Amino acid sequence: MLPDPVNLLETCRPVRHILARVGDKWSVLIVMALRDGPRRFNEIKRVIGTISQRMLTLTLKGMERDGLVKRTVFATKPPRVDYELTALGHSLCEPIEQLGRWAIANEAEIATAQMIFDQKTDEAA
Amino acid sequence: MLPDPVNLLETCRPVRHILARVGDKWSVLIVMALRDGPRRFNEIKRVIGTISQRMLTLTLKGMERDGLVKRTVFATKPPRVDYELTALGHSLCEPIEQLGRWAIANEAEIATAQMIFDQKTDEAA
DNA sequence: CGGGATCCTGACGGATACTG
DNA sequence: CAGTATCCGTCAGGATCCCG
Repeated sequence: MLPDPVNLLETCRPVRHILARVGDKWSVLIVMALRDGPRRFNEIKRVIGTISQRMLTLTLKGMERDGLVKRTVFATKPPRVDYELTALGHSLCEPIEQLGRWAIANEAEIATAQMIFDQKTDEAA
Repeated sequence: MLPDPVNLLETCRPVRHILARVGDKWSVLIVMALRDGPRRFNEIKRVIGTISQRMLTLTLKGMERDGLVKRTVFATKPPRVDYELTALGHSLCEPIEQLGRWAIANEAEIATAQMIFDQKTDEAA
């Protein structure tokens, strides 16, 4: 018997949301950058290096909205804003790192599969 | 000491690739649809329900290129094409399901965080 | 049945300039 | 320093039509 379409979509809904969050271009890098403690805005930007100011702001805001990141403003001069992972954010590290280990372990096999696939595609043309 | 930007980006490269693959709109649903064995093209389409023909073709091709899915053509009339997870594709199920369990376990907490965040945002305006 | 080709739209994301 | 505002190009992804 086939799975019910509604159930499949419904069961996967939270999974798809968190995957959309974590599967975007920058979230994982930010999580890694905040792994070892709080960091300031430009500090994160420097660590990642290639992220634009805009996307850092947007991604941090999204992660804050999802409760993964906590933002703390210090009313100093010049202003200072710290970002850190919440308990929820830290707990996300584990499944992400497991996926990371899978990715690294199978990186070569994937690359090989891609080469073979591309070669077949080429010789068909 | 801060992590080296180059190392951070380089270490995360395979992780980001597989997250981009698995974090797209449909890959996870396809993996789940193929969990219990091979399925035909329109069978997958029916199970997922809301996916367009185009995106199903594209996503399946991408997953085939990455070595996650195997495509088998039967020269019958009408033609029949089966898709199934490869060993690599099946092995991906474990980390995905772990992430899935995390997502489901923390779904409520995330929703609450979003509500609070949106409420604060609203009252600021 | 299982696609390929094409058109169209909105969302993602980079660059730049400005502000408190 | 830590953003916000704006402009703009690219591309994911839906709808539609066609073909072996």
